[in-house]
Amino acid sequence: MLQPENYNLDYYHYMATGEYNLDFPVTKSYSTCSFYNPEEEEEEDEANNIAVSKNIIHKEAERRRRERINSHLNQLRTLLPANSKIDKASLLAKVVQRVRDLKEQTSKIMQCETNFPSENDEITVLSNDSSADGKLLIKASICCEDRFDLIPDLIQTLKSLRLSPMRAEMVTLGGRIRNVIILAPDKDYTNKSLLFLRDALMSIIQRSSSGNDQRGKRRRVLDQRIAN
Amino acid sequence: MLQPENYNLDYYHYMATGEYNLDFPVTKSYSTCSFYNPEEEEEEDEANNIAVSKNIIHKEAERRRRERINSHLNQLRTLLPANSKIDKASLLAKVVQRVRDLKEQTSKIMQCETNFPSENDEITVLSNDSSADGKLLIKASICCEDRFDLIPDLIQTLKSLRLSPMRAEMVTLGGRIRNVIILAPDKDYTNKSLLFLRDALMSIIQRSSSGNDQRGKRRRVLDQRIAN
DNA sequence: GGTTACACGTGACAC
DNA sequence: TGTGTCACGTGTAAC
Repeated sequence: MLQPENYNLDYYHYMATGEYNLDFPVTKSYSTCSFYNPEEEEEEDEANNIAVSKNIIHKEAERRRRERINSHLNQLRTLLPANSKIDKASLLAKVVQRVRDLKEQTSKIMQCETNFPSENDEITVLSNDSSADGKLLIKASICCEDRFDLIPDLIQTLKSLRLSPMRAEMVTLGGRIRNVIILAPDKDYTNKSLLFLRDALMSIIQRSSSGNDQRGKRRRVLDQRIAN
Repeated sequence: MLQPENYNLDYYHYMATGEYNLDFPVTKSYSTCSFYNPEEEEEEDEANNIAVSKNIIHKEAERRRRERINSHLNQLRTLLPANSKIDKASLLAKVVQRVRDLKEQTSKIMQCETNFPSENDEITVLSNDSSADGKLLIKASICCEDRFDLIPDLIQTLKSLRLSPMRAEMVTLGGRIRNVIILAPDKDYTNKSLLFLRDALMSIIQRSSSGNDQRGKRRRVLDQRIAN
């Protein structure tokens, strides 16, 4: 019979070793304070055994759960910059911050996706209103299948139209390319130049689409732009 | 005096309300099983009060700790794709995987850093040996301060040298630019063409370095390349 | 019923 | 000393 005096000793031993050979948990210990009743001992022991074995199962399940959680926590510890000995809450706070930072970084990259070449061939040609500052600029964008001689083709086309590229952005992805070019026209610029440019770019696209055998020879490269 | 019979009731009430108005924890409950001793009651109550207040402090500290941890856990839940109702272990497993993925993605981006423009002006000019397949190509690389008319300048320079760009990669970062251009020379190519090209590129760099007033006008853009 | 996950109070340990 | 963190066993609810 468990005596109140040795409770602590037994409890400590129980806590230290994990052995469950006495009538814990507390609910059972309380029943030891009631009067001794011989004819109830057997069924009581039976109930004890059931309860004890249940508690063992429960206890070990909970231990496994703790181990699972702590295992992941330790994995997170190794993923963070070397301060491996911080408490759980601070660790999780750092993880939250890290995931937020990485997500922001990723979204920053992804927001440039509008400049990635799309699946559809596209041409945009637009010019600013030169009446304001008198400096006319044309922004031309072409998105099409890539081919190894597309850039020289494009340059030759622009030269024949007397359009000087002031700035160019090239993004190639998955065998397709998007070029955005800022052009400065010569003095003999007319309103029809935009239409000529548009037609010329369309013919470039057609040359890319028809020459399927030359497609995809260029190394697939992803050019991403991140605004500072 | 706490009776064994109402232990569960009281305990449940205690668990449900968090009120700590009876002599819990278990160690104290055990002492209620010992013989009643009037002259010890006062100091025992004193000890009880101290122990109870200590336990209250301890209990609430632990509660705050749990709340802190669970708060961060819930923050992590909101950061993951909408499955907000998963258990802690699975949540942490997903977080581990997510951090790993994002780290890998970041390192993938960072490994392209060798193509970022460096702090120092650089020129490399090299050609393949055309004796193998008879097709001569020149790879020219220039890294310098960026300026808004550098691309037209470069194109004009290459045109005057009768070098046709077959392919170009442009990376601009922090006001500096690196251009890598694959060039196809005309028939009248001589061994001196490489030296001419090198000198021409150097003069371009000097024009960029001297014209400090025009520096940095171009929007700072980071073009990153990720090989598939 | 069995299993699973969770919150809780508690003893132990560290600083 | 206390103040904070941890692992543990347990009661409870959901499925």
